[in-house]
Amino acid sequence: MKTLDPANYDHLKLENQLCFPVYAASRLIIRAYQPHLDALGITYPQYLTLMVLWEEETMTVNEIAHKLLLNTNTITPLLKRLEAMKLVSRSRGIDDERKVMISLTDKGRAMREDASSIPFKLVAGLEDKGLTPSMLLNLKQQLHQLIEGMASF
Amino acid sequence: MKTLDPANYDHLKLENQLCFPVYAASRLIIRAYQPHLDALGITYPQYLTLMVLWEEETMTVNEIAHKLLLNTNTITPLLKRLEAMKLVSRSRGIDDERKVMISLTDKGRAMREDASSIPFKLVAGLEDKGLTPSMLLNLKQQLHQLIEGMASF
DNA sequence: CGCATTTATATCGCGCGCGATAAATATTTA
DNA sequence: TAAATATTTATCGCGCGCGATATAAATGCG
Repeated sequence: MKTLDPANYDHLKLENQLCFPVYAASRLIIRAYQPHLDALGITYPQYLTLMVLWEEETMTVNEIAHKLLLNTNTITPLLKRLEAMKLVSRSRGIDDERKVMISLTDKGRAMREDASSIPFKLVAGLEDKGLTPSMLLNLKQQLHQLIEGMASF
Repeated sequence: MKTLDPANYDHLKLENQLCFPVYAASRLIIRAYQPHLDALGITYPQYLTLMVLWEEETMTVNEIAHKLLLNTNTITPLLKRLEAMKLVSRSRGIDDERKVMISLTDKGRAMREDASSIPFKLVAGLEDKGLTPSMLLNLKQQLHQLIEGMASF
């Protein structure tokens, strides 16, 4: 029995944490997306934002932020950059002047076609590394459970 | 069978992605750590860096970056901030002048004591949300597999 | 030895991510 | 209706995270 430490700090070791693997995996996945997104000229958070809009073409800033579990002050400048790239348009709500409606432009809508092959490429890359689709599905479901539990914090 | 879309873009839906849950979970976990780390006056990446040094008191910038799967240009300024807080010290390597040795100070070493209760509090909070320790362990192991596969990209 | 190459760290610029705060509009309530 | 409150978005500052680049020290090689 090793007693190098007066107290037992094993629970503070990086390898025993859940937080670090999630954090590291997130960055590694974003890195894997990078070359594909570079080809489209967008960043990973911008890609996620477009995915939201590809499902529903017009949404408020708040609704997008809620879907992505982000604060509005994070996506406000992001949406302005997407607007500068002519991928979305911004307009004040008619019924409620406080709301800002974000809509896909034709260009933003067209980008879905270019992006549609990306997930397949990523999954194929992971399969080459020995990660089966069923394993990824399992992981996804467990993460959804974790998010469900944590989003209510 | 719904055919609202000419092509099938289901694989581009947020809920069908693995990338988004990992990304969201990472941020939610960091948010959960926030109040505990605020009490110590450090950020989440700084906390991870200290965890590495709590396991091995002196390491080079490169070794720390490698452990955290980060680039050195990310942690160089981070380490300078830790130095400004008197939590670590920086000194050039004797054998190799290019290397910068990062060492824990007494203050940095002492902070482990204050931090040691954090993981327990977090796990307890998750248990209250219905997430069992065995589920978290399972998730951690799966993430390690994913990281193993992706780190070689 | 002299010079090219590699390695280790640092610098710079940009886009998040978020706490704190502000400003404008809408809603509630006295 | 007038004032207080709430909602929605925007602004600001700071710390990452990383690609591109720079600088200095070490290594390799003719």
